[in-house]
Amino acid sequence: MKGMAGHRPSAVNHETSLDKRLVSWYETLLGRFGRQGWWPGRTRFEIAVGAILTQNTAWANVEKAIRNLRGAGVLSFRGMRTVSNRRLASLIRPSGYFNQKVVKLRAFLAWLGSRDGGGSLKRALRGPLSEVRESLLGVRGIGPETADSILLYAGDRRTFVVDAYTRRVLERHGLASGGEDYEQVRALFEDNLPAVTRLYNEYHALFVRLCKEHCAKRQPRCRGCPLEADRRKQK
DNA sequence: GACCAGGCACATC
DNA sequence: GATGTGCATGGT
Repeated sequence: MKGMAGHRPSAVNHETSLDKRLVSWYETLLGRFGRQGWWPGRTRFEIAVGAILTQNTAWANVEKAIRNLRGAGVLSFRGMRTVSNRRLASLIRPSGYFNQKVVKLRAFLAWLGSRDGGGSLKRALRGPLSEVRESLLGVRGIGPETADSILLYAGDRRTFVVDAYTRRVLERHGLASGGEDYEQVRALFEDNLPAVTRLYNEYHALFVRLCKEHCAKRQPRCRGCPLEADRRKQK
């Protein structure tokens, strides 16, 4: 995919091709922050639960909910199926939208139980990627970002995660205008990066790290952003 | 007290 | 198809 900003001419006149630039970003971020080893979760199931709980929610609040679930012994497929909705809601309360998220977790559990593997996420996420992805997207409460997070981080499947951080970095560095839909942004990365799962995994994690340290939403620009320095260096 | 945080589903036009 | 709204807690 060439034209990300597509309909609109990009704010940046690329002196380097997109694929080279994206790889350069990666090398810069990796050099600056090192390997992130994502996702922050002990098990595949915990990763998937975290992906649902973090929807429009600060991660620190998700951590509290995860701790509650673990403490109650229900941070597993079997455990979570035995707990009541009321109890589940109280446990995940710190992550916000708890009534909605109970419904979403239930739908996810039902999906997991319907797949081959007896509740094993590793097995549930096997098979042709596009088919598994579509199947996940059919679950109530699982949209593209959540599906891709689960696929990549809980299933080691090669799909690029597009989230608020991904978009923020692209927009601030002139590779997106803000009008692109999810699939367009995903294609930007998947069409211009080597097809390596490990790379997709680290790349998105590095974007999150970058934004948390340099690209606060309140700030109009990223302060001390390593990617800015990298761009100046290229000229 | 306003704003923000690793979305998503649904109603309405 | 685009746009608006509800969902909710906790930190800054």
